[in-house]
Amino acid sequence: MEQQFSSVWTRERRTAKSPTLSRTQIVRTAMELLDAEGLDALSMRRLGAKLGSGTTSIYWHVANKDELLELVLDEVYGEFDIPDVRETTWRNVASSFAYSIRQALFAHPWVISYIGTTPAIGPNAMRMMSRLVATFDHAGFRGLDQDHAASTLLAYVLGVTAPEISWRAMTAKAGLDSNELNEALQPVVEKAAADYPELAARYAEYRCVDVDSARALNFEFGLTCLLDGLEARLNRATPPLAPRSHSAPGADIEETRESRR
Amino acid sequence: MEQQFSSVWTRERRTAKSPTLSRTQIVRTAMELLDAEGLDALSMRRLGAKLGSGTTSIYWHVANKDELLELVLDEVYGEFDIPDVRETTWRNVASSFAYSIRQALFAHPWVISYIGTTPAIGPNAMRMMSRLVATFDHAGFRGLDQDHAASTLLAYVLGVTAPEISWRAMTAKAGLDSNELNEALQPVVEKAAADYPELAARYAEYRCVDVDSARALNFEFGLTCLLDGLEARLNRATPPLAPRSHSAPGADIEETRESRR
DNA sequence: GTTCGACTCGTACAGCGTTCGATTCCACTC
DNA sequence: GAGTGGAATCGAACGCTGTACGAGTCGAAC
Repeated sequence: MEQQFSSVWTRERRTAKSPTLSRTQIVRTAMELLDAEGLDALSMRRLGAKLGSGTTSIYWHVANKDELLELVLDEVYGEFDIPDVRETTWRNVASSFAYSIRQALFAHPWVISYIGTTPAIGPNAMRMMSRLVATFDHAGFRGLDQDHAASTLLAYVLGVTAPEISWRAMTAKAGLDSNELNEALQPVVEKAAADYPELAARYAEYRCVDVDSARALNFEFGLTCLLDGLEARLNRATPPLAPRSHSAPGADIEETRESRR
Repeated sequence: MEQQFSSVWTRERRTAKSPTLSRTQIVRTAMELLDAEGLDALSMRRLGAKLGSGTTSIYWHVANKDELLELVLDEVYGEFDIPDVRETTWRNVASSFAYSIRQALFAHPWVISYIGTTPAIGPNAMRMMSRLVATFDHAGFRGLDQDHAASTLLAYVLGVTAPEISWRAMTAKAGLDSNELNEALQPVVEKAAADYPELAARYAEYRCVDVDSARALNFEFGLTCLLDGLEARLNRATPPLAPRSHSAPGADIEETRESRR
């Protein structure tokens, strides 16, 4: 019953002497392949070929493909820049963090399919989480609310970026730019929205604007709403408040676990 | 250059005489397989076997596996319930919509990997979008802001539900309930958070609460923030504003949702 | 009775992740 | 130098995948 959970991070890695093939090299090459040609392009055979090594040699350094992807994913987490909250406002930190994620996801579009469904316990992910939680601590959130704020921000950014990425994938595949594709797709969405005239009208508006700026605006819109909402909760929930020690949790936890033995 | 984009919804379906195998039957069976055993379990061979037909017979009714998934996905969109905004406040509609999505995703965990990256132009998706946009229109949003509000809400709900689903998948695989798994995973996260004591402290708090209720609280937290933020923007951006066509919105009808809490 | 389209399906192909066992290579002891 | 043992590489093979292709079946129209 113990330890069904397995992850690259729960096993210790094999020796790091100086083999002709190294884990870091494998991860880097896999990343190149993924960035250049997407998730489907990464096969162990192709990776081996690109490494100039035998396909199955990879399995000495990495248990299986899933673990390899965990490793590459954590590299991407490493690209999520989050400034030090002591140097600006928490809103600035959160906002710039959000934009940094967006940018990293654009650089590595394939992650969007993995990131939400893979537990983030690699070193870079932990570093990021730590700084994010610290940001909301500095902002004035207490207890689990720090976690809630962090996961809310992450959820929004990941959720809103996903369609952007699939849009970019479509433009790339069609060999058109955003506005051209938008124009080309007009009959499709028109037909789809045939039964909903007010929806069709809404879509028609997009013909008059630059699609990419509209998407950027969309991102900013939701981000602002979210931060506004967080700020409102901060002001509402926080009475002047005596400084709390981190070592006294449970204080504001209403619901204690009932199934506790 | 024209029409590289292809989707089930852009081709018209083949005749619907009364064949021994029908598209609806295929979609329904695929859904059963997906719900019961997840994305990996759906292979054309297994589907054919479950249908009691030849594997490749499916390809007469459906162009390929991707199109089949588009069809099943739209079925799930059909389960996203969104009440009529004329019967409550837009906040109630948005909130109950969010919870409905969450519930549907729990029933069909596999969609979370598809939904963000597949264009939503099926009939059920369009119907949902239409009602959602109408909701925000009724709330007072104008122009593209209606779209922005809709996509922001969707982004948050999908983004925040994804980790919940992967958590549920882990519990299912381990054969434990949430709290047991949380306990069992404690050494793992402790080790992962070793370098970040304040993060470890945060995680330790989760040992004192029921994990599932904590997640529910997390969902509600972010949802409230988001709706607060949307409302704030509404109040800010809207000058007194001449009475609009959708007048007399029973805004005072406070409907309590039973599925919540 | 013939023809024709709708529909079914067996076969085959190229590719996948991964297991297994043989093989090579190198740092070390004797 | 010879010998040894673990680290690392890798070729072959297994069972799976999606689907292209073409042959086959069936029922209705002429």
